[in-house]
Order: sequence, then structure tokens, then C-alpha cells
Amino acid sequence: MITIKEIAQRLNMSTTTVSNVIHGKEGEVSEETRIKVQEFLKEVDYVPNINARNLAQNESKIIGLALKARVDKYENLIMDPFVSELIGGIEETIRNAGYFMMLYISRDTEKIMRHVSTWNVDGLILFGMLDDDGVRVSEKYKKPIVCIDTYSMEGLKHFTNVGLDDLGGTYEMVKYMISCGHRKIAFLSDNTNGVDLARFQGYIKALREAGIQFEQEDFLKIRPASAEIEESLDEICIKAMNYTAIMCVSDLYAVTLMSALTDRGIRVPEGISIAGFDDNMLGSLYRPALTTVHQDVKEKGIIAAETLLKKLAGEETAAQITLPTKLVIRDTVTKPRRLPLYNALKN
Amino acid sequence: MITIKEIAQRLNMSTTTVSNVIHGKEGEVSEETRIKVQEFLKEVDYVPNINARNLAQNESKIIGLALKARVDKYENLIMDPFVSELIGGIEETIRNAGYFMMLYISRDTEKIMRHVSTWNVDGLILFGMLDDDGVRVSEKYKKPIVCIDTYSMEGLKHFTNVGLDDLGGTYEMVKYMISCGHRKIAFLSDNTNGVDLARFQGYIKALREAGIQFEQEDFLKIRPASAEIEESLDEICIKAMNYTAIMCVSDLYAVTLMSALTDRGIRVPEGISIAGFDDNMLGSLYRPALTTVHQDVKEKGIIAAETLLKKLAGEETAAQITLPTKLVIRDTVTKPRRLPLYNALKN
DNA sequence: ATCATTAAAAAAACCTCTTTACAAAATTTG
DNA sequence: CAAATTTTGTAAAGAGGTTTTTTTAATGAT
Repeated sequence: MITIKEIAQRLNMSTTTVSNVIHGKEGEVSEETRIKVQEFLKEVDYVPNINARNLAQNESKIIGLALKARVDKYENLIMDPFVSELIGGIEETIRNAGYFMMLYISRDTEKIMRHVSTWNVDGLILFGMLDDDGVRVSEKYKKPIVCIDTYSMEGLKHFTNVGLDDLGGTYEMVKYMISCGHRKIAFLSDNTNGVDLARFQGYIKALREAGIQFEQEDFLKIRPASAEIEESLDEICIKAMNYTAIMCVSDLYAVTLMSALTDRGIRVPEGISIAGFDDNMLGSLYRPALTTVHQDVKEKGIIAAETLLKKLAGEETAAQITLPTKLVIRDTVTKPRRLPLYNALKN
Repeated sequence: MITIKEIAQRLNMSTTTVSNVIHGKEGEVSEETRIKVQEFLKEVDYVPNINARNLAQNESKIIGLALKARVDKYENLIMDPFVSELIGGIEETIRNAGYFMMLYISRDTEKIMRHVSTWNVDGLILFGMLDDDGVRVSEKYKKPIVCIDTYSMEGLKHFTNVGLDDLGGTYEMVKYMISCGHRKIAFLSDNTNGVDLARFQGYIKALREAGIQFEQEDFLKIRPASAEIEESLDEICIKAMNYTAIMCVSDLYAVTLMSALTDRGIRVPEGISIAGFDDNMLGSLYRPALTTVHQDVKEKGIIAAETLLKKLAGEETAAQITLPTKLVIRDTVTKPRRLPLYNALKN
């Protein structure tokens, strides 16, 4: 790899001059030498040593993307398939702005923090953080931070959260279910944190507005760890008979549930109506096609990246950006066609 | 951020000594000072400036992962959902070995090459490369390279290709279809390059072995660009009536086809048998559950990363590593239950 | 011709860390 | 006890850029 020093030597000039040409400093160098240098640079295909440049300029042009991955019971990382879409959106935006992306996957916040400071990244995008992880990171290293889908950090001025109108999404969907004639509607999820909580609240809101009482048992908890999944689905499918519709917290769970119901001879939507959330391939390719709440994941990534870029440019940014959702009415929610088996399980 | 110089100053010693302690140089520093320095380092939570270190050592501890993304007709990047699984496997392996991962997505080989040399990455993992891209990259920058799923580069000693027994996979599957009684079997794909070609060849091999003649029209070409997809599926579904089974080049296409067939009133497997390739969520969650060829994508990522790590350590590695496949017999391939509509389309 | 002004180029300092060469102190050897 | 060797630590020289300061050369005004 050729260096500036060598170029300067070969052209009989100082490194300063070469550097100035590279940085397009107007009025620092004569037209004649500028052209001479530029041609030579092209000829030898000069590429600057990024470490030297970063060291000198005290910046890195690196944006860190830290994914706090979930792990299953065997400590294997679970990568949501939608992560690739998110990454795609972020990377494209960042690259077009001349930055690079360093990817870091971990469930250990400490490690992520160390990584951040080691690499002296210019900014950070955090995804999947819970609790106050992001706050801690940002307080320690005063770098611009954008979080994605992180509810616990709202209201903090340090950084921006790019999220979704999760509450509104389920609210609209459950309202739609009610308008179809459903009264016994369950909610399926595996936890009540962050995004899932907001979606649950939307469900509750729609229920309340329609004067439907929510009982604790209406929350169907799925245990996604692979070893338990079949047992868990058995339980959920039988409980499902108590309802005419189920609002699922994600398309993944909606499709998982539909498969399980089909396997047990219960038809969707004839036997029970199912709605999902996310609108990914899983639901659109399934038959019956899944009625769901749409979100644009790539857009989320792009907005997150753009926001970070703005912060890096010193612009003010909102503390919270909330993307809208859209109902996608397909084939899995219809008017109820059977009676709910009220309380059949109660003793 | 505290620097070595400052630490040395505060402890009244030279930077060399501090550096030696950091690098655990035995016999270069007394036990007493070693402890003193170590304690101070911990106290101030010293983190080395990676740019300075890399500059001095002429290495980067960065492994570049370059994904050559496909684009659809609107120039949007298409990120395969399985990419996240691949990335997950690579990142985990790399990180455990003390390396970092820089992600670069592009369909422009030139840009990828520039990126590589700019960042002076220690090694490269290439995915989705076609033609001789990888060769060109590796000849220009003499860095260790591992390619994933790149057929065109076999036999070149410069780097290792981590691939799959694609040919064997479809071969076994089509053999299985034939053993079920199928004679009219089509192959569905969108191209005949690289991986898809190998899978096609497996199909041909099984056909030939069974004495079945392959006709050009038995290759069903799907046009995945979103604007054309419905039209394309119409055509494929009607052509499909000429066959009792279809071997699809991927689970994605298998499921897409099943949805399309279902929408047009053709039932799987009653009306037609379908097999996929990859064994991802899409197929396992669909009902009827997809009969397919399994590959372990995460494992692929891990092996690729491990191989690169070996190269970096100076170990010899094979030029080609081929991972095995496994038939996953589920519900979409049964014995044929209707007659193929031979030649109904021929005029 | 002299001095101030400006343009262009070069020299020098710096960014942080590693490494080499060397010096001082401590220890061993004869 | 002097010489040789080892231990411990320092100073200085890079690594490849950027940036500030200085020098040189050219121009113009007086």
C-alpha cells in the first residue's frame, strides 16, 4: 500500500501538499500541482490508511450497531429474521453518508460498552436494549445514540428513540376484531416488556372502549424455548377454544399458532380468528393469509440511521420518533362462526 | 479518554513500561511496578486507542463481512432472511476470538474492494459473490479470504469456499420424489447461476438415473421482481398442471408457489407435490409443512469464520469445505394422486 | 529599490501506541 | 573487587496521516 509520504517523495513535494490536494483545500495549492497530484493519486490507486487518519483526526467514521440478542435456553443467540431487514436499512444509509458500520451482537451490556469505547465509534445505534442499558452506555461515553424500539428510555434527552405506534397498532386491530363481532378476544405473547407491553396496552384499550372486561387468563403466555414449545402450544390451543379471536403480539407467533391449530384440527378463520403484528413474509405467504398490523422495518432502520447522522452533524433531533402502523386486512379475521366455550376449563 | 502517556506521567515512569505491562511482557518489568501499573489501569479504566494501536502494529483485528446484495427492479436491496442467521454465526465466532466485524453490503465489487483496502481488515468473508469477484479482490489485496456459497471459485488456491452439497441435496430429494411414484417433475428457480445451478444439476442427475428425459420446458422460471410476481405465478401455476411434483430451488419459492397454488384452488399435496430447499422457518411453519432439504445456515457461518481464523493464525486450510444436507420429510410430497396433464399446453 | 502582502510549498509538531536501541542499576561471576 | 551479565527502565524512532507554523517566492504599492 502506497503512503502519502512515498507519493510526496516521488512527486518531489511535501506530504502537506499531497494531503491538501486530497482534502480539496481551495487556495492552498496551485491548480497545476493539484492536477499533477490528482492524476498521480489515480494512477497509483491511493487509499488512505484509515487508522492513521482516524488517529490524527480523532474520529472514526464508524457507527456501531449493537444488537442485544435474545438467547434461548441453550444460550444460542436468537436472531430475529427481521434483523436483516433492519441492518440493511441502516447500512445503506450510513454508507451513503461515508460512514462504516461495525456490528456487535451481545446480550451483555458491559461488553457492548467496552466495545464502544475501544473502537471510539462516532455514534451508536442500539437495538433490543431493555431497562436502562442505553442510558448507562450514553452516560459513560458521551456519544450520540439512537435506540430502536426501546420504551424504557422515553423522555431522556440524551438520545433519540425510534419506535413504532405499537399501542395504536393493536388498538386498531382489536377494534377491528370487535367490529367483526368478537367479544372473547385473547392476547398472545411471551412477555410483558417494552414493545410487547405497548401492544398489550393497545389491546386493553380497545377492550375497555368496547366495554369488554379483561381477565388475567385472557393473556395467553407462549414459551418459545424450543424444548417447551409443543407443550406450550397444546395448552394454548385448548385455552384458545374459550375465545373466538386471538390477537398475537407478532406475525411469528400468529403463524406458529395457526400451524398448531391446524395440526389440532381447528381451522382458521372458521374456528377462530387470528391477527398478527409486523407484517412480514411469514404472514403474507401463509394460507389463509394473515390479517396483521404493518410496520416498515427497513424504514425504521433508515430513520434511525438518518437521525444519528443528524446528531453527528450537530443538528437537534427529537427525543422520540414514532412511526405509524397500518392495518393489513387479509383472511384470518372474519366474524365469529362458533360459540366461545366459556369457562369450560374453569374446574 | 486517558492515554498511556498520561498514565506514565502520573506514575512517574515511561510509556514503554506501561505498554510492557499492558502486553504482559515477562521479564521486562519488575513485579512491583507491574502491580502498581495494573492497579492504576483498572482504577482509571484504561482502554487503548485502537487506531493508534492498529497503526503501530499494522493490523486491525477487524474482519470484513461483505455481502453482495441482490437488488430488485427498484434498486432496493433484497436481504434474504437467512442472512441474519449467517451473520449471527459469524459474529459470535469472530468475537470470541477477539476480532471485530465490519459489515459491508453492496452489489458493487469495486466498492467492496475499496472498503477492504481502506480499512485494512485482517481478513474477509464474502457472501453472495458471483463470477470472479472474489478472485479479483484476493489478487489485489493479499488478505485471507473465505467465500460462502461461491461456486465459480472452486479450485483456486487463494482462498477457501465454504459451501453446501447442493447437488447432492436436490439429487436425494428428487430421487425420493421418484421413489414416491412421480415421473413428471419440474424444477422451479429464477436463475441458473452458482448455487441454483448446482441444485439444478442434482435434479437432472436424479432424473437421468431414473431414465426420465429432461425437457427444457421442465425448468420453470420464476420472476421474483415484485411487480411481475403475480403474472409470473399465474403462468407457473398453469404450467404446473403438467407435472405431479415440483422441486423448488428454495423454501421461499416453495412456499410462494404453495400459496399461489392454494389461491388458485390447487391443493398441496393432493393436487401436486412440492419440495423446497434450505429448511427455514417459512417451510416448517407452513401447513401443510414443507418437505425440504435441510442446511444449517448458522453452522455455515461458524465454519466460515473458523476457517478464516485458522488462515489468520497461519494454518493451512482446505480450498473447499462442503457441508452436508439432510432430507426433511414432511407433508408436501406424497405419491401422485392425479394424472399429469401431458402436453395440454402444447398448442 | 524597499517594504508589505499574498500565494504556494515545506517543515515541524502532533495524534496514541509499539518497538528498538540504549543506559543505569543491580546482580552474578571469576 | 573489577568485570560481565542480567534486570529494569528510559528515550527516541516510527506507524501514516493531519494541522499549525514557517519559509520561500512572487506580486504590488510606495
